[in-house]
Amino acid sequence: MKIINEVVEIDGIDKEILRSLMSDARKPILEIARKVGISGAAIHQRLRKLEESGLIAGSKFMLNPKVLGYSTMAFIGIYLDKAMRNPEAVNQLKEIPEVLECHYTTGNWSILIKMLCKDNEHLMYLLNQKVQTIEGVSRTETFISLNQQIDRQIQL
Amino acid sequence: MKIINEVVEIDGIDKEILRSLMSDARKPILEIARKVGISGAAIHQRLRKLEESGLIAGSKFMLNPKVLGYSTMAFIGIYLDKAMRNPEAVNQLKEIPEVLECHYTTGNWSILIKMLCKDNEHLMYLLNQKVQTIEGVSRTETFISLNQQIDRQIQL
DNA sequence: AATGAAATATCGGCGTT
DNA sequence: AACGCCGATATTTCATT
Repeated sequence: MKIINEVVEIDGIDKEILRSLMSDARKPILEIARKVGISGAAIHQRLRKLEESGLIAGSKFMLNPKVLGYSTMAFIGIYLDKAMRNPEAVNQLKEIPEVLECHYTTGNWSILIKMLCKDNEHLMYLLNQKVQTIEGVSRTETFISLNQQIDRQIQL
Repeated sequence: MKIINEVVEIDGIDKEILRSLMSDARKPILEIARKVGISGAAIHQRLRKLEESGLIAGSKFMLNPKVLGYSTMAFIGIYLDKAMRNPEAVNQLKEIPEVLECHYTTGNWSILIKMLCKDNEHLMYLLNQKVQTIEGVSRTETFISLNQQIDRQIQL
């Protein structure tokens, strides 16, 4: 692992380790060790360095939202009427648990959010009663995801 | 844990277990057991049932893309000139590793994608040389994420 | 649905090469 | 950077309540 201009470059063994853990964060270190052909202690050492470099942001259990009844994903472009209110509007968006992402973006909108709802009725409720009531929100444009074909992380 | 209309309802202990693992997938089961006050074996049993229910989609190591030099995220709305070509266009998008999400959406576009690039130059390259060259893609609209304020999973 | 016990496997630090 | 070693923990199964 080398660090060049604050950017980390990793070798093939690091890649194998990370690829294993990116697909299954609970895979035992020793299992990875056997697969890549070095000792568990060496994997440990490499993981410690990768953590110190900041490359590893953490590990997460992923849930299947559909099983909890959340089956409608939507992207919503938000127009704010006063740029000064942006930080406060974002704070209010944080209070809506269904908002999974929030980006300041170039282009038409001030903000683009991704929202996960149970169904269209729930989406309408969140739009009208939660998002549109935030001070500064003047208008929204909604794009419902009919079907998500790709969902992945950065590839190594 | 109860299943009603194919939707899973979980109790408070399941929630505590899942919340723990959603924030750190490698947290030892026994540590969670001590925290919630039941035995490790019981946690195990619950996790097995949660897996069987399909609620647990897996676990992932998360990387910090900036440390790899990827610091520009963009959303791109894609117009396709013939609906028949959609599946093939999506296949081609899958071949672009920088495309992290791809949704069929309602609204202006046929497809909305999320793409992670090193910088603006890389974004331009991907747009002109990769995305725009896909057969059927007639036009794109790009929204660069200047700053991501929220990034989270569904909350329990 | 939870428990304790028990066998097996892993974790993670240390000193060495 | 990698290794073997090893005590402490964790995992996982099973009979029992």
